[in-house]
Amino acid sequence: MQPDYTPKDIEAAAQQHWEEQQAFRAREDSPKPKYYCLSMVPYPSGKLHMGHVRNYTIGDVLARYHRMKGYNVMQPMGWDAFGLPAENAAMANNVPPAAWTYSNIAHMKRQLKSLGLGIDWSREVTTCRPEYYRWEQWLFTRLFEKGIIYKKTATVNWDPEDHTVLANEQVIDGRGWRSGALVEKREIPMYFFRITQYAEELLQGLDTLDGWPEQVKTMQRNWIGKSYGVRFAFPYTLDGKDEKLWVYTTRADTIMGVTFCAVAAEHPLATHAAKNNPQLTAFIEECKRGGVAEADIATMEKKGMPTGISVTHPLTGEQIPVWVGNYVLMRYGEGAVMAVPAHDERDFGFAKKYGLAIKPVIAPRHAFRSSIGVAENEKLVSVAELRMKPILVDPAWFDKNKWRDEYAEFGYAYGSPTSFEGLNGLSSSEAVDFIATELAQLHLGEKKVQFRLRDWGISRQRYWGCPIPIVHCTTCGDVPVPDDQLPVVLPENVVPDGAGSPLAKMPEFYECTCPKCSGKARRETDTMDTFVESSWYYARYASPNCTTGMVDKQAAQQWLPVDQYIGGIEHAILHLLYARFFHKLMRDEGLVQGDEPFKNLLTQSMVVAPTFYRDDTAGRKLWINPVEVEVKTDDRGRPVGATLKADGQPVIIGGTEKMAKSKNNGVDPQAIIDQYGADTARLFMMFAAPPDQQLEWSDAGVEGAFRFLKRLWNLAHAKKHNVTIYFKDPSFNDAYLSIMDGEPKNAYREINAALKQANFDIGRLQFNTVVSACMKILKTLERSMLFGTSTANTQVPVIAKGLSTLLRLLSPITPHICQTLWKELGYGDDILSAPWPEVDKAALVQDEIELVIQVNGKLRGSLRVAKDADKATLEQLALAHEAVQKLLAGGTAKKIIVVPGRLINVVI
RNA sequence: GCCGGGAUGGCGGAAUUGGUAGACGCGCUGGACUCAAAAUCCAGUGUCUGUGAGGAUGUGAGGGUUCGAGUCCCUCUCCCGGCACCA
Repeated sequence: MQPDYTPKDIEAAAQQHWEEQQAFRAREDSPKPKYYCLSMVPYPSGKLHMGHVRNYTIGDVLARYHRMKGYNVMQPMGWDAFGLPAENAAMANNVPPAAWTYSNIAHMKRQLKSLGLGIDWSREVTTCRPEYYRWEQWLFTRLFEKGIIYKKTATVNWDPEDHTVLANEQVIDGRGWRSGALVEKREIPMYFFRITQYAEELLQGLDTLDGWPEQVKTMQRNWIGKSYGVRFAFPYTLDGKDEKLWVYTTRADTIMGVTFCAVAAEHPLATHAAKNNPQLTAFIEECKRGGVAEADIATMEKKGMPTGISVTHPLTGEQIPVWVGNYVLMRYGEGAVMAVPAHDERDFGFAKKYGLAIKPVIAPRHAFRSSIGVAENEKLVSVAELRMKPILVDPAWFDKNKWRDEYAEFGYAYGSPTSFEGLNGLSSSEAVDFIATELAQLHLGEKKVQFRLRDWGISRQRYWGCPIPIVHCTTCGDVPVPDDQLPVVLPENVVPDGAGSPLAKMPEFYECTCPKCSGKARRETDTMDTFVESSWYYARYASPNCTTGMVDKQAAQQWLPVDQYIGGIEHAILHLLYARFFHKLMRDEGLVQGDEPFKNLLTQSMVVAPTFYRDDTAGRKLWINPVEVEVKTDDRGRPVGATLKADGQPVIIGGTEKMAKSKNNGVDPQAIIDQYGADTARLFMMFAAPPDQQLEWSDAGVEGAFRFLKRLWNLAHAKKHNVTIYFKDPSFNDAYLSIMDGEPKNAYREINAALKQANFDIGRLQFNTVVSACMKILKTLERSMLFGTSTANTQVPVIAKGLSTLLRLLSPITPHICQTLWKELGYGDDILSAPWPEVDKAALVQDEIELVIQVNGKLRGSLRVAKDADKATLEQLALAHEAVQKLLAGGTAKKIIVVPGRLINVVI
């Protein structure tokens, strides 16, 4: 055995060993229970980044742990290979997206392999390959025929200079990122997935996902946004015709407080009103400027303009003015809203700005006064009292000059017109029922359940994506491409130019004949949203090379659902919702069983690093990579400044931010692997933070991780002979462990206590404290090297057992060094097939325990007592304690609280 | 703006879920080894106060519940993720 830890050699050897053994091949014929461990598919951006290393290490730790726990593990890997960055890289380097993507994949695959991940590479899937996307096209045609996919128009960001549709991230401050032109909204036809048809099921299904973080389920629930409201109409007459302006509200109880309505700029009513109103026309044009991103629309200044049209309040008959509002979106609900400034903060702001009426009609209970006439009596009335007497509400409760959140809360109705007196005194929810009934009688409205979730538009006017398998025929309409003509292959030798869709400029692609009538037809040139590929890849891994269908049904049944899914929290809503949706689509096609694709979900947070910069002469920030900077500290370790290593001159310390090109604070994992080895990189990643917290990069922390592995190696090297003796001498059996005493017994207890904690923590996916437990075990073993000078043998079983425990516990995190030492010390050939270490419960038993003494909850001392001392004894001992006596000063204790095994609190 | 999170020493974080705050690691300080340095090992290290035993104080800010609060409740501040065409 070598005396020094040389990660390069041992990692290469271990990886070769696994490769030769085909150690990570998932077996279809295993009798063991299956465990499908999946990390979110990476986008092949070029180089592995720290986020990948973190994600895949977490996955690998779980995969290896479950393997040792006796599962038949499948951990696959693939590439989410379509997408925008490839087009951008293509334009920048004049290389086709396909070539760029494939070369990135080759490089990243080598990098992943050097991390020592236990991946079954025989299942590799690449989404831009026709063998993969042909099944996506197949499903598309099936869903198109079933009506799950349909066509309608949608609003997109339009760059009028480049004549191209822009992604939201390509719109910067309302301008196109390349052209700098002001972006406009434009309506174009698109294909949509009818995800709203599954809204209820997607919502209900969340309740079955016990293995998902509550926060993710909450986010999805809110995103789906089921609401119970009332859809109703404001009648009006236009050009002699009777019309209705439909709106939807969840607060029908406030209907008496409606003082205006607001419609979207694209609403027919707005269009009509603008005909003879140039000012309004100009305003509507203004509303069409800017992008479609909801975050921008929601944060922009709310503006409006009257249409001059009024509608009739369906209950009171009042005339209600209609405004055009830039914050009302045509794609939501009806494209029109009722406005109740008194009870909606946004409407309140709008009304204040334009001097519109504010009319409170719902008040909290504290605003109601007894009608007996004791005006100054602030006593609150009861609901029963409210119902009995004429309603009196102190008008001072509402201040028309200043919004308070209270105004939007549920309360009790008041101030209704005489014809609706029955409304007064009703609670908000009763009022909703009352009003819904009234509206229904007038045939002007009804209760309605609505979802916030919208149908999923998947058409993209881009080149590097899966072609939509539709042929447009002037006689037959939109015709899906028949199975035997799939896949519609995307040509791979194209370099896009950023202006419009390249496929639409390629007659060789779009010229075709109609599959139905054989007439001349035009192929669809839009491609699919790349979220589509990543919505079903998890199922493809079960049978990655299946040529007869999207999945092999039997393989899918064997491997699905995914037992553990791991990925970034940023995917909490869109990707995870779309994948859940796709699973139900595939289920309804009879391809997969079960209702949900991912049984357990772990959402990992991002990797951040410090930032450093200098201001250049133009006042811009020049970002400097952390590896080029040296931070100076004072003698307490507080940072006092930083200098550039190259010139020794100061640099400015910025904040700690997500590793990103724009801040030049990325640390290349390859450099870390090259310098310290994969095990060190993995160990640091697992130790620095629990998965769901952001992880701060630290060079010093990496060195600490490396130091730990060196210590582990040194210990194993120094104690190899002890392990050899242990295996040779039959007297070191389990009976020996039970008669140990003194320091060896103590050390053995510590090791088992640490193991117990580690097993608990691995179960709750908190790997940083698993590492900390390993560090404690190592420390104990290092200390045990010093046991007794003459009775050296007493340490033998502790060392042998302890090292065995430590290596197995650590092996999912740092597999290479553990495999090497496992074999070198003679525990076995393959640590992968060793069983997971179990706690020796007998070792944990202690005769005496330490209890903490508190006085009034404050720590005042401690006490060593027999482990089974009874409560009365403990109380006596606590009262007799020196510190307690001092504080009692002769008085008596009011109360004594004994928490078994923890503390005694004397209250005085 | 809306939805979901987070905040604990100089730093990353721990506290088995209401019971000894700061485990483990980094950094820093002192010491050992060395001609010297690196590496390694040993000891110390929240803050304030005290020669010391000790005392006081302390988990973003402010209030509350409790014998006892980092943990539960209310109000607020700042930071992060998502917002439907980045993936």
